[in-house]
Amino acid sequence: MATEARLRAKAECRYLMCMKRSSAHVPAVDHALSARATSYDVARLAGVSQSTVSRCFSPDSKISPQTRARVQAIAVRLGYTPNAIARSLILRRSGMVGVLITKQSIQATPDMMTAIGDALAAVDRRLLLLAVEDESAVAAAIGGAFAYPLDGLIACATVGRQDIRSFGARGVPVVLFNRQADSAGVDCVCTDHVEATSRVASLLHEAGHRRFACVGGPLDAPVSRERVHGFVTRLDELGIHEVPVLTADYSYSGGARAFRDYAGNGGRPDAVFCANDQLAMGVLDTCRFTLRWPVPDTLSVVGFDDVEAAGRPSYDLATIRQQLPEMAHAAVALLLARMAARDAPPRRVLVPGIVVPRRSARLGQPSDQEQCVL
Amino acid sequence: MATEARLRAKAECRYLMCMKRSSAHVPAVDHALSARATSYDVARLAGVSQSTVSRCFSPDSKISPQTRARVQAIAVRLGYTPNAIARSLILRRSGMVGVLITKQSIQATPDMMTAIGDALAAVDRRLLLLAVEDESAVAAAIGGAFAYPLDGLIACATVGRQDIRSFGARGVPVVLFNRQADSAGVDCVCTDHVEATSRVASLLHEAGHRRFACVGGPLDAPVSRERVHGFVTRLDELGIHEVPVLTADYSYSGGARAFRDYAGNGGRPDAVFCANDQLAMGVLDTCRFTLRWPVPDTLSVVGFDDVEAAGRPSYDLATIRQQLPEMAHAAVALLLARMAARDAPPRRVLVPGIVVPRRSARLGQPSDQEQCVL
DNA sequence: CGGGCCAGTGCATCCGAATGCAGCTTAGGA
DNA sequence: TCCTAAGCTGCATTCGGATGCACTGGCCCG
Repeated sequence: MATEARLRAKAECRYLMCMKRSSAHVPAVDHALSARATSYDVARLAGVSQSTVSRCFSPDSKISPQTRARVQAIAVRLGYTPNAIARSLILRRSGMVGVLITKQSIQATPDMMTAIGDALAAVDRRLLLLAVEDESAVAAAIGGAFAYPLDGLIACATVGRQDIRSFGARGVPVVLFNRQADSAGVDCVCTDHVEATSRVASLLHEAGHRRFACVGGPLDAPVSRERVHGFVTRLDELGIHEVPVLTADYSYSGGARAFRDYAGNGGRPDAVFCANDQLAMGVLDTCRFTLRWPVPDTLSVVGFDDVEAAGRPSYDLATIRQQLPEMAHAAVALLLARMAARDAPPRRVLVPGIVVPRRSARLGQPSDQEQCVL
Repeated sequence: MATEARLRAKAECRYLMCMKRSSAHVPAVDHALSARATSYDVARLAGVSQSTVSRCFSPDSKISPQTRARVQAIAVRLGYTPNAIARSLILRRSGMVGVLITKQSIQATPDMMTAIGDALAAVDRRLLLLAVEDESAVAAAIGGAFAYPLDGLIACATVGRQDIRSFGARGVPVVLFNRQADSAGVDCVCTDHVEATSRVASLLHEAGHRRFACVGGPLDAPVSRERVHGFVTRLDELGIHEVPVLTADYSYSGGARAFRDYAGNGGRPDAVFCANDQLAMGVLDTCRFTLRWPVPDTLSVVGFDDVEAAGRPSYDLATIRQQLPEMAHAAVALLLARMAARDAPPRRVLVPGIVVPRRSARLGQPSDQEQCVL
């Protein structure tokens, strides 16, 4: 306690010191104006018109090289940057793309966001984050986004057809990311979940597993449904019917709880496929720490996503990797294509998932996993 | 192989089906115009002036309730939403706040981004993501952001003083998130890393540990430096000098490798503090799987951040939690405050970290951890 | 009954950059 | 020397909404 109090006092002291230290005023930079410089400011100093300044900043304008050099020098001196807001008003393009995504997706696969951000940066677009608590908040988030004339929307969450249309009506191209278009006439790019999980089903079957179980995310999560569907359907084709499908909330603890309950009720699978890695790690840990079922000796566990933790020795989780950078680039390409040709028929890009065999599962023939990227 | 090929064929088939299905054209929504409706469109239909329409959408304008209701009804019918771009041109506020962050931070602590996003949404601001590969790309990202007259910038990465000033010169308030202001006269909100880690040092010492080691992130990572500094300094006060500090790249594998090497060179600590949870989990797994050193019997491991995985039974990692939602709200509050009072002295908000004791470490007295939130 | 007050509305202007068109400059050829 | 063409540059307008100011009409009070 005494220690605690002393440390707190020290922290307080440091706090005050910093306050004092940092309140010293900073001298303004040479070129700093109190307000942002405009093209008129540059024009005045350069002795040209505002139009000329404007033309100096668009690559293919007719401007003499001398003028351009002179104007740009002055622009640099004033710290002038064309105001993207003003520009987008007249150009009717904001340079911003909305990314609609649930917090749970950000948590589970942060790579998705960074991949999309990279793909957008590559075509000089900014990412406006529309993060929603869950799918029920989508409509509200979309309402807020309408105000900005987005260049496009990449939806990594389920969006109602009505909402998609309202974007379409406003001329904002929409690309669904890992969501079905369900006949709404929208471009989309998806991992081919069905194909990937049915491939895993085959591999598990080949390795001799016969008592299967599935752990899916929430029932209304389309991605989970597809993944489970591909798995179950393939097993059905292989003569294994009525595979039990547990549902959980897409989290580690959800997976753990669901599987514990299932085992408690007599479930004794020898292969479990989970709709994402969080669920799979929950199942894996339940096997190891609660049920004491050796993995993969008594049962195999397979996840989906190949999150960073899946590769660690503590999990060594067999899983399926989505090719997120490729998907993100495809999504951005679809947006750009639709901006160019608004009435083109909707396209659907399916990107194969990559099976990542690891020690948590016995799989059949380690076939050539490195498939050709779409 | 045959199976593989067949599945591929099926996927292709599904692809074509979807193409066909989704190319059916969608009937336009009732109110859909080919272009976005403007306030003039609404004005014309309502038989009022554009000014009146505008006033209907600002809460405290003098407008008769009848007019407002009538205009808003027409606005809904036309699907009109005030254009935020046009509005921000005249208001000189864009409603967007830039968040500068490294991809590694997004990966390591996705909660940070969602917390900031929430805090911004709470004050009706949008989050413009400025994700950078690493700190060397900061300058470029900032250059791109200048174009947008951001309402503010929250920097979760190290920004040069020059860059901070150039924002200041343009009237864009900057708040540093978990970065030192190093006398640049900027607002910032930080976890009190030094206090938190020195508290952990005390707790480990009280529990009887005497052979300490530290695993830090990259040498140029200020956050890591502070965390390590607090830990080492406190130990020094307790009479334990020259604590070895390993450096790694802030990742699981980096931590694992660094610790493996250290142990290989004869390092035999009984307590290891790591600058983040990824490093700590790497160390932990190295102990368990490579070195076969029981944790916490032969040594204690403590991390920082309390990421989701830390709480799982497979790690059960003692760590320090940052109060991210509180920090994010503080950061936004600082931005708003500075927008209101541009010349106020810079403020510095220190938020205590919360020690989360878990089974990976033997800690002294489990004192009242639930500290008062700032 | 008239003056004053105020709520509600419209007019005109502004924000900052892009661009069609017109006008100017310059060079080159007849 | 004059004319033409081409290459630059400037003028004026545009994007969509906010707001100061002027104006109107109704109401209240003297």
